[in-house]
Amino acid sequence: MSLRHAILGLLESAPATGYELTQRFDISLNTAWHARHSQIYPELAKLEEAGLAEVIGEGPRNSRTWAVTDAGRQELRRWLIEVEPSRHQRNETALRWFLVFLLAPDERRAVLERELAYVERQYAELRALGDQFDAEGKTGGFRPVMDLGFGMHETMIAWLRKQIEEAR
Amino acid sequence: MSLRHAILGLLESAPATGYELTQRFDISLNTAWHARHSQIYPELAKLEEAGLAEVIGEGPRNSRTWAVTDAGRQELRRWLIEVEPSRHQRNETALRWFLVFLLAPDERRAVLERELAYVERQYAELRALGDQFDAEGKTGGFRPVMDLGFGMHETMIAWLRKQIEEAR
DNA sequence: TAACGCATGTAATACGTTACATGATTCT
DNA sequence: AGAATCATGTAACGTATTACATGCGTTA
Repeated sequence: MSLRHAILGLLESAPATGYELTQRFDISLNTAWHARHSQIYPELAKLEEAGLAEVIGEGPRNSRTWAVTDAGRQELRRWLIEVEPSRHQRNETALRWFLVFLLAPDERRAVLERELAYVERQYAELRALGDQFDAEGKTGGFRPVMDLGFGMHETMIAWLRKQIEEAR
Repeated sequence: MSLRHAILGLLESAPATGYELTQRFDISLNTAWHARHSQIYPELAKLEEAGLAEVIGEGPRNSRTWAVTDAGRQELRRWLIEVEPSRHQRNETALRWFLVFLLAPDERRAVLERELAYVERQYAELRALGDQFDAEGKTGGFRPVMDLGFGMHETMIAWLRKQIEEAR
């Protein structure tokens, strides 16, 4: 049940409305987990029922701000430390990079160039968000973007450039 | 419908039984896509119905070997070239590496050391498989393991070592 | 005041996992 | 002969996507 723990983690980093959680899944967590609002709202209701999250405030437009309870924090900690991780992945981008070698070099290069453009744009966006976060001098919680420290984007860009070169 | 195209791609690399496809999902494709036999067999039936795959031979124990049809090859090519990729991912490992900063340094280090041990073991296994494949001098199709060329494992190992050091 | 973005929710459908079920072949 | 592995299939349940549905608050 990773969705549950993703939400607990995002809420522990900072309380949020369901709407804001949806945005954080798109921005912060997009290389790790994905969820839409139609999954998030029902899960928040279940978390409340289980005593793991609670509404700590109401705002305009019937919005409700959620936070993790002590039991929720405990559950998240338990999951991180004790639960054996599932190593399964579903990553359509990686699947395509794997299958692209079935194409003729010309077609392959075209596909890989589209991928390179995407990764470079995404990397630039993440860096801009990270810089913005640092400039605001926020402490505690997450940097908004997980990938900044991972080095994955540089690795992917280097790999794509190499494959494009070799398909020439 | 990535499952469909993952299967078409694996079959284009080499014909296989449903059972062998299940193994290839576990070994070759484990960092890109995951599927169990209970999903693979029904999908093969659908591919046959759609004229994208066909049975090209029967073996012992009622096994049936599947291959891609011309229409299937065309569909795979179309998907790779024309279909806009979905960038959504579900990767529990990445989620955990993101959330691990919510733990106290001691606990975090313990979790990250477990992760490092896992990644190093996986990397060694993948390299062994790749070496074996190269030694057999196979040509055409895939190397069995996608990750060998990607450089992701080195990047992940370096990141984990750095985080473990910083949590000290 | 109209359009846009914020904000929440549900229903139908599709996709994926777990568990159940069975039989064939090979190895010890 | 018995155990292990190969090999296929389905049913029940859980998870995720798409589409439908509604209303509030701000901005042009």
